[in-house]
Amino acid sequence: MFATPPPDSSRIRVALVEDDVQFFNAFTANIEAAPDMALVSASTTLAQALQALENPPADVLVVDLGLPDGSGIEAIRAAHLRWPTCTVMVSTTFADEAHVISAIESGASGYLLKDSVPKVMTEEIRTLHSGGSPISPLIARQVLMRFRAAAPPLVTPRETQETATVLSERERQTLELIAKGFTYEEIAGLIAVSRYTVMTYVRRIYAKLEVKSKTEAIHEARSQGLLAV
Amino acid sequence: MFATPPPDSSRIRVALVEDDVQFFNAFTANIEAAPDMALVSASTTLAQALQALENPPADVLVVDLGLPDGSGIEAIRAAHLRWPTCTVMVSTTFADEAHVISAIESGASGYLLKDSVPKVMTEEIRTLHSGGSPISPLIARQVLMRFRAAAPPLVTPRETQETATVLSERERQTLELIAKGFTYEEIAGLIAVSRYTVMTYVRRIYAKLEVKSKTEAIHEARSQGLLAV
DNA sequence: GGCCCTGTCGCTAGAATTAGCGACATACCG
DNA sequence: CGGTATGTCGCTAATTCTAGCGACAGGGCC
Repeated sequence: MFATPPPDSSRIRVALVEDDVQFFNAFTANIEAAPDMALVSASTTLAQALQALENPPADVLVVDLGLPDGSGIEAIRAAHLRWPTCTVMVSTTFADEAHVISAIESGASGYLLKDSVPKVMTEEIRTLHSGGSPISPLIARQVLMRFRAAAPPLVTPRETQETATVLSERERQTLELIAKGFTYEEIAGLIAVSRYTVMTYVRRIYAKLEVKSKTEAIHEARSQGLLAV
Repeated sequence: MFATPPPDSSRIRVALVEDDVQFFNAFTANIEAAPDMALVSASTTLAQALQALENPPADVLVVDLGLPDGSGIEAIRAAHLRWPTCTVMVSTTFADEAHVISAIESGASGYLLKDSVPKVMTEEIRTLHSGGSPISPLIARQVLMRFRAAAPPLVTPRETQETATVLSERERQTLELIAKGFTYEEIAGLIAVSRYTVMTYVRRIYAKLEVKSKTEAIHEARSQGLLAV
């Protein structure tokens, strides 16, 4: 209201680690144009970034993963140690699971693909700083898939299933080999019986699980916890 | 080309479960105005929604969690059983962890808070349908927190694994259905293509994974983390 | 002594899958 | 513009699986 907007105290302090010149320039320009932000650090290499972490902390760290001298992941990890109050936003072109997961496990709270218009980046930073997590939809999908895979129980309706289907030793053994992708012929060789015997086991497995194909059997067995892994 | 060309074959089939009248109206109006979407079902209660699941599947199910006669979570679970090819978007005012987590564990692939302008909902649906996961930042933050908490193995055994096999959208979809035990014929019906097309996808999947049978493909995909669950 | 489950082995017809060939239209990339 | 990837569709032969019949021996259980 009154003159002289407070120097920096109320601004979001942003640190940048980005090696792409174009993006770097666009980004710094945007931040500097934003009245509520202050660019307190800008690095183009991992080494510089780690150096910058010695200085007073920023509120938000925007980091590219593909740096010339290493992975931005390391910067994220280091940031968590040196700047525990800083929230991290990944800005990269890498959309593969390995990068996504390790970035998030390392502590990233936002993950934007560079196809996002850099123009809106400032808005995303505000969101991040206020407790949200801007994530590109493609990335989010991977996280969710992974999340569901990790989430174990989810008792759902199953419960108390008398359906405690019991397979005999040979049947269990056969099912396990089926789940590993072997054919009857191969399984016969592996457990040293005739292929006809394997076929018998399979018939009995199907009857017990109430299915009619290998893949259904695998699916059903898995959902009943009959298979390791 | 010929052979029963449904009038709306190229449109995204959307099903809605929403009890708030205002939102319901705004939503249906938007969908109907979208040239690339078709509203194939609209329910205002859980009972109606479950009933609707008996009909041919939609591509996207948008569901509110707070229904007068139960939780939308149940609709999500049921949808996964009856419409395995349908992706689910949650649209609700609930931002608490319990709702978020159980919705996602039940199979939701998108989660938008109703503060999002309903106007952009059609765009979010397109994103969802094309493989992305639109998630409100506040929700995403919770998922990430939870994810980090649940994911202890931070090993990051990265590198040496460019094995990051990439399947196309159709291929991934097909693989998922194979893992659920469906035959080619069934899959063809579920994703609405000819059985020959499914065979082509399968051929390509096998080539990429370097396997030669359904069960091997499932096994390989699982060990590469290409499959949820 | 019967009955049921398991382990073993067998045959065969029909269904499903796999392999080996395409083909054509987009779309994107360099 | 050519190359590659994708999505779509097609046929056929060979292989594999499934379903539908067995059969016989051994072991438990009542």
